[in-house]
Amino acid sequence: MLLPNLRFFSKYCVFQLRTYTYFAPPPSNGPCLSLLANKCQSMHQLKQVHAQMIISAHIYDSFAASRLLCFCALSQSGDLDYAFRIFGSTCRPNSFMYNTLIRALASGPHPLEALLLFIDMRRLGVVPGKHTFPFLLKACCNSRSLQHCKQVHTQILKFGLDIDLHVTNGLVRGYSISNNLVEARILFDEFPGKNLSLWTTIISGYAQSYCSNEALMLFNQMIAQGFEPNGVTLAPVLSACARAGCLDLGEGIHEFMKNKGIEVGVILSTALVYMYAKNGAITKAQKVFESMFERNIATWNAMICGLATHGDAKDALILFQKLTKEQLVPNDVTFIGVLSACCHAGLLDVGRDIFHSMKPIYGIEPKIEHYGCIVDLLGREGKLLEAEELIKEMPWRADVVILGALLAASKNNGNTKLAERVVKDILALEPHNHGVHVALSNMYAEAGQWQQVLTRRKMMKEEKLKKAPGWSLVDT
DNA sequence: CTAGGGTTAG
Repeated sequence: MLLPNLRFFSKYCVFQLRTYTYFAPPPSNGPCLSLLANKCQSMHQLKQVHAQMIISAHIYDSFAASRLLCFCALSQSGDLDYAFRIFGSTCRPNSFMYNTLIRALASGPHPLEALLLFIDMRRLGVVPGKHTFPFLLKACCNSRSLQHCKQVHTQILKFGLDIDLHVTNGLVRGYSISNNLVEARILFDEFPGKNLSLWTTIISGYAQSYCSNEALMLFNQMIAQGFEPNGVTLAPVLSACARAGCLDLGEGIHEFMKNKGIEVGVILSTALVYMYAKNGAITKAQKVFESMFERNIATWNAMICGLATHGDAKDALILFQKLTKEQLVPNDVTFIGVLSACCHAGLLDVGRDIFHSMKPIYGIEPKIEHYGCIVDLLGREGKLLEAEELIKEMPWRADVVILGALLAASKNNGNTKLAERVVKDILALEPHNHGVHVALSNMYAEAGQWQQVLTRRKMMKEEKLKKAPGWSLVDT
């Protein structure tokens, strides 16, 4: 198994110093102290119980110690370092203790440390159970690591736990979140006892990967098999409706939620706002938006981005102004919405001002997506040189999306020289991108440069031959 | 001791 970064792990290495002497706990008081550990509200109280356990030697009883561990590792007012100290002084940690710590590490800042702990567990011969793997997979999810997900999968197969529903759910989620929907789908299809959660996992996997139609097809299949969706299932389905343009289905789901009395919290309302706004039903989106008790930044973003895609740039900007007056802080997604709104309305100066205010006023470092919006905006306003300069100034290498925006701009301005440079860069990233050859060739044709058109066609043909070698009969 | 949810330019 590949080791995650050891740098962050050193302070937890105390468990390697564990002593193996076993002190039998006295018969009395043990259950009582365990109960007390369960009732702890603060670290202060927990330390008192811990002291009692040390005095009475119950700390050497892994059941009692595990009670202490639970609070330290998982509670809001707990202390993970202290949990590891208790763990380090336990002679024979059981799988429950390992599971608890793996669970805590998986949702911490360095999730892959959970895998290191798993390695330690295996080295000591502690057998992992069906509770161990969902936590390990959560660690893989949180670090978006396909490689580690695969490695955990092999361990699951080794222990024969792939028949467990929770474990499979974790695997399906792990694979779909790390962009391996094919593997996720195979696991999902082949699992016999699917429940609503497993359906929800695969549907949200597709929805989050922008495979909206696939997500909706699965939703249909789920309904056909007699499952009744709850709010958790409907959130990703609404998001798929938004992106696939299924206003009818989205409205139907809204009605269904009303009829079934499904509680509509922030998340579902946000999904509804986005679904209506993205589909052009701005009034309905606003109605849901206005009726909400609680709105967070995602809610505002859904409304702003919806307005932006629908072309209501002014309203999007007004909403952004309102947002800055609320207690909420805009995030990077907010700026993508606002900048794309400026782009659609051709508001160059406003867009440029907002872009330059991101870091100094809102403390948000512009990402490549934000540069993309500005490049697009500059390009549409004919400022090709400024757009090209901006791309060169970026701290990252330009991606296909941003170069595509520049190519479109050079096409609209009939600037073949710039287009040639851009196409060269795009082909360096995607050698099989035929679209850019076609775009450039069209530009040459418009300018009457027929010799260049022929050269392009020849290049495309050569590229096709490279992609589909002689033995292939398929004309790509 | 476990699993599933909303917002992101072209």
